[in-house]
Amino acid sequence: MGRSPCCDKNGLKKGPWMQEEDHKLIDYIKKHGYGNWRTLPKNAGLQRCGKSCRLRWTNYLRPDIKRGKFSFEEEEKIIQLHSMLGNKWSVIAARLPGRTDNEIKNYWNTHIRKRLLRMGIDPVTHGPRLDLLNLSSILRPSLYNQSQMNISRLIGVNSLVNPELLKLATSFMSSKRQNQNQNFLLTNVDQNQLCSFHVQNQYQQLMQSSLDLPTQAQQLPACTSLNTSPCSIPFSNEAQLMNMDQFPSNFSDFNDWLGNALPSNLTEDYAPVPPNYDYYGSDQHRQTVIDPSLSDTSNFQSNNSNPSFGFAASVLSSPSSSPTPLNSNSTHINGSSNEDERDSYCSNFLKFEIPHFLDVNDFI
DNA sequence: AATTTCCCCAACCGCGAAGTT
DNA sequence: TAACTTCGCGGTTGGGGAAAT
Repeated sequence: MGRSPCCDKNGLKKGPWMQEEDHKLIDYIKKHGYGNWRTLPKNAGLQRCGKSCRLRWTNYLRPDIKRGKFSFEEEEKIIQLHSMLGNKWSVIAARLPGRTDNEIKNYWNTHIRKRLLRMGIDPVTHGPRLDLLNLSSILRPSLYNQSQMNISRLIGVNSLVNPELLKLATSFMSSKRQNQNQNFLLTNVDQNQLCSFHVQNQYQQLMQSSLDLPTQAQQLPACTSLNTSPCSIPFSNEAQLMNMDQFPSNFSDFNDWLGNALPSNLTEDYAPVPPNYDYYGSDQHRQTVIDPSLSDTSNFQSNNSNPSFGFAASVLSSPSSSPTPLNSNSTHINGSSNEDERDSYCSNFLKFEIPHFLDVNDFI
């Protein structure tokens, strides 16, 4: 039953692909398709293992790959999907035509994840960062607002729970309820079951945190591995995501949508703060960072409609072993300055406090 | 100009799932 | 049904270019 090596490693080349190898692989697949990856390299005259060939094809040579920078729309979609699916990169990629799971994964790890951390958002849970909040609770144990009262009334632990944890719970409730709502739309599961499941889950986490404050931050990875994070909300079927288009793509409309999608009692009791899931702010802001000079769509547009492998010129014109994204379409995420701007968009997103004397970057 | 540090991303690795014999 | 093969996924690495010193 054990896994056998994908190929005999002896004598097989590793590392970056040469242009000649790319040509061989493309020529072979053009003629024969890509049925058996194990035998393909031998038949194509390549000194590579099948796995390497498959990766090279799916991540770089495939004709329908869209290269270039991610648009705002794409990034927004990635964040939405990641909040529901977690690191299911292949599923996320399936929702982003022309993007590979590897590309999305890299982009998440190098851009989005860092940005969320800077914003004080946990990129795993899409809620506030527990490490920062835990520090906040230690340093400033005094706040007690209406939101906290709602939560404490619901769980009946007014005097036992650290107020900051209640505040944290409020933030999580907003964030997680968002996910519930998405699932509510995405699935046909009975909404009451869905909500009760998550509410119960959240209360368990809250109570656990309340009773074990010093280790709260340390518990986060454990929670993740135990599939209790919102990223791990179980989908009975990935096809359920196909309905996601019904979900408001622009979260500025979220409040209206929420009112329709959520039972009124939940809206009142569980949602003292309307969720704001717009990581970037308004479209008005968004337009300010569009770089029209990068809107060239000449070479790397998807060739889905072109069955004649029109990729050869565009792909092979770039250095094969170190591909450089040449361009892209749509609105672009362009460089670090825009990332800074994006940070500023999110000033209203955070529904929790990080003491201003704490340098967030110290925790990244 | 030289060196070091940082960052990005293509490619690799190991594992589990699915398929086949 | 066990043994084996193949595929695809997610995590990680390391080479190379850019930025900083």
